[in-house]
Amino acid sequence: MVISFTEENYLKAIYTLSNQYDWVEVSTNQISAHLKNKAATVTDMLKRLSEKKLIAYKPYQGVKLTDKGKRTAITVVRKHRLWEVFLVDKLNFKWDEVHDIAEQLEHIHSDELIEKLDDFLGRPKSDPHGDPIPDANGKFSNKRSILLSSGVKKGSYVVTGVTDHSTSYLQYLTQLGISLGFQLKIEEINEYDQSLKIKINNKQSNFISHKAASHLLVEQRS
Amino acid sequence: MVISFTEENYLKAIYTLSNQYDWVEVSTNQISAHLKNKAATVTDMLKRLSEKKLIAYKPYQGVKLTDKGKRTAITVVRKHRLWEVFLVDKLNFKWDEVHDIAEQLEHIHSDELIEKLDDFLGRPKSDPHGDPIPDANGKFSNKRSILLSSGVKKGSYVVTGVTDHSTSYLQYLTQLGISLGFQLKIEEINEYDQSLKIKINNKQSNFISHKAASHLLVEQRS
DNA sequence: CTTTAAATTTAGACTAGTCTAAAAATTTGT
DNA sequence: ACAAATTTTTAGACTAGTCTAAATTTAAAG
Ligand SMILES: [Mn+2]
Ligand SMILES: [Mn+2]
Ligand SMILES: [Mn+2]
Ligand SMILES: [Mn+2]
Repeated sequence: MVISFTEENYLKAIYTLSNQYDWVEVSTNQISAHLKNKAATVTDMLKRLSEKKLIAYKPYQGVKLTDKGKRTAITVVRKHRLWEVFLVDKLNFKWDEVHDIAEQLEHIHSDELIEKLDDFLGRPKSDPHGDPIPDANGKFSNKRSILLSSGVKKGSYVVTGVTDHSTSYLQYLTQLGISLGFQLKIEEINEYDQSLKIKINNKQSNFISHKAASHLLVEQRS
Repeated sequence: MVISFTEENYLKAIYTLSNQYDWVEVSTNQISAHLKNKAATVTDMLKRLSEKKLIAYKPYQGVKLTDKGKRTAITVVRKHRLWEVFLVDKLNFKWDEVHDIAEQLEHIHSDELIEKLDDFLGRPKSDPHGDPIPDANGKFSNKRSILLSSGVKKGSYVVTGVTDHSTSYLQYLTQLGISLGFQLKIEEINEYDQSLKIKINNKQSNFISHKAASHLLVEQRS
């Protein structure tokens, strides 16, 4: 069965939203907002995806991916993230420059290609934003990171990922001197606005707002 | 101006045919045969490309690319050939396996990407089939190769390219032991059917038909 | 120079993917 | 429990790209 570029994007959107909201049904409006399409357009597509057994769709009740749909979505995610690694590691793009190009590359159809690319890149476990890369069978190696915003104590952490992939956020982090794998030592927690004072890799200290911290994934160290 | 995937394929087809037939106008039927679309479909597209000033189109009189159309076509060709180099040199694909994947990759839109890819590959001058790769300005370094079929004499030649990119032809050459850059010594020319007996890289000798020879580009050596 | 054949275009129809406006169903608030 | 607000679906329309069948134009043959 042939799955179009557009259909792949819907499946990926449903997967991402579903993942975000604890695997409950995803609503038409959520998909509509995510893809910046009108709700009526989404309904049309849901009917087609349902026809193809890629989603389970009950009118007015939201949708869930079928196993087939989930497999397809994970493959697209896998391709997206592997291409991002290629762009950063091999072509020297910055981490804030690769998302849009990967949005195109993720739709290239060739199993051979993606496996050879994976080999060439040394079978990376995560992409330039710290997101895990599923293996050829769709399995993720689950990593237990927490958000820098939620209930952290003073102490040492290491940056493992971001949950906002926007250019502006990534550039802001770069400007602050924060990259993946860097050590962050929380020196102060401001009760009033939840902002943090952090020392970055034992060098400069910077303030970071609650909002900015809420998109930064870290693991405790110490 | 945004140029679609489909439009890019038409421009590339017109470029290729135009190139083949000495830069005279290309006919609707030629494009139709090349793209395996119906003539009526081609006519529709020619009107749209003409509207966008990518081709000069006079009904019933065939088409030529405008400068803008030619630049676009050459960019697509450049991308196709660079991606083929990537697939063969970096991902270890065989030369007969890369064309279809490159047909997809050639439509990825990003100037940054193609320049960085070119750098990464070491600014190659030709693709895995010996076809020249235009530079970022669309300039080809012109190479003067001849077909192994046309009026060759006994003597030494080196393989510089092929004019048939089909998997079956490329696999046939591989089976014969012929690759790009290999030396071919013509030992016999059979007057009757124009077939040749050639020694390959000073190793085995093989017979090659006129038809097979007529798609093999070579340069004289000696 | 006419007739016939071939090439090309036009007309009309279809699918995928999108939209707006209106109708229907569900959820929320009192 | 019922009215109002919100969400979702339906209806109808549009574009890009494709097709078949018919009409038109150009080229070839006698
Ligand atoms: Mn991304
Ligand atoms: Mn990413
Ligand atoms: Mn090719
Ligand atoms: Mn090639």
